[in-house]
Amino acid sequence: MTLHPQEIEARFRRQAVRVTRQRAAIYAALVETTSHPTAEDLYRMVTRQHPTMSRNTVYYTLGVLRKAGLLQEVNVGHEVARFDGNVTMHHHLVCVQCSRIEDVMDQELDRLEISARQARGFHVLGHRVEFHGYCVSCRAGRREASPSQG
Amino acid sequence: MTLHPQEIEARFRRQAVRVTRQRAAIYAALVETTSHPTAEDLYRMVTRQHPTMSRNTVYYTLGVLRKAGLLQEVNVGHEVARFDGNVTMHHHLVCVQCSRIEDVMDQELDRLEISARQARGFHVLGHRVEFHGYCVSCRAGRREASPSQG
DNA sequence: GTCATTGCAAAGGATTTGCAGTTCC
DNA sequence: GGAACTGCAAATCCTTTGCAATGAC
Repeated sequence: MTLHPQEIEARFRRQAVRVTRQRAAIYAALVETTSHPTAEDLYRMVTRQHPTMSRNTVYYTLGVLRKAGLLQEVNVGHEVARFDGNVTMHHHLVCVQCSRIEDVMDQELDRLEISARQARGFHVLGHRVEFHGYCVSCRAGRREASPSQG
Repeated sequence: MTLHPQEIEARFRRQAVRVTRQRAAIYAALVETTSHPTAEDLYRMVTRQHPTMSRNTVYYTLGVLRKAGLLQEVNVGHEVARFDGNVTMHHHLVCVQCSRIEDVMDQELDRLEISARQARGFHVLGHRVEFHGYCVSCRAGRREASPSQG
């Protein structure tokens, strides 16, 4: 998807994100690909047009855009590997604030399937459902918090 | 869940994993918790009983046990952050070999819910289904590969 | 006995932080 | 004008690697 500079600017302003050339370039690169790039990928893509841009700007901008809801991380909670001794199929509740993870056993969820057309040629081995939200403790801490928290 | 040393040893032998005190301790610690610990968490847990154990052993052992199918990583593909400019609800196909990620749009999957009982008090904001498997290119490369690949 | 495993130290890669100069609002 | 952003460098954190000593089979 190609995006007009005006459209990018409009989206930024709607989320009260300051508009700079660098940010627009990073966001444009991200929206124009379906490859789910890493920060480093984006750095490489964007420095073609903006050779002086630093990695710091890329990382900082990605953080700003994420908080503004203009992009998602595909692998939520990717920061550290988390291990599970339960190797049977099950699913997870993940706290977006404290990264607490709880197990969900549910045979309905185990049975989910994907149509051949949707599978895009993947040989699917399994799947997992991840529910994102606030755990009990983090809800408690948010009782009085402002409604728009990221 | 508490596990007898004999049971641990049996599981290891079944998967042709060499039995050492360190491995048994790491595996026991993992199976006996539901907290989905990090490598560092496990290191801390295990060094209480085995003060000389190094982080290397923990990381190496976790790799061995993962390949043997004795544990799972919760956050598959956690190594690097991956970004997505598509902030509408959608799901992913993830290649376990090359980490390629493709989008899956499917309203059935969007509608999944979790019962209050299962939600464990979480305030659920959303969810995502991740299908794991081999993408087209990686399937091609595996045609002649041995059936037991990790 | 042999090869995998362990422990220690150092390296590597991803991300964050500190800070001075610059830019947007 | 002032706060937020940018670029550069250094630091930090997680994880991997190199290597000699040790231990499992």
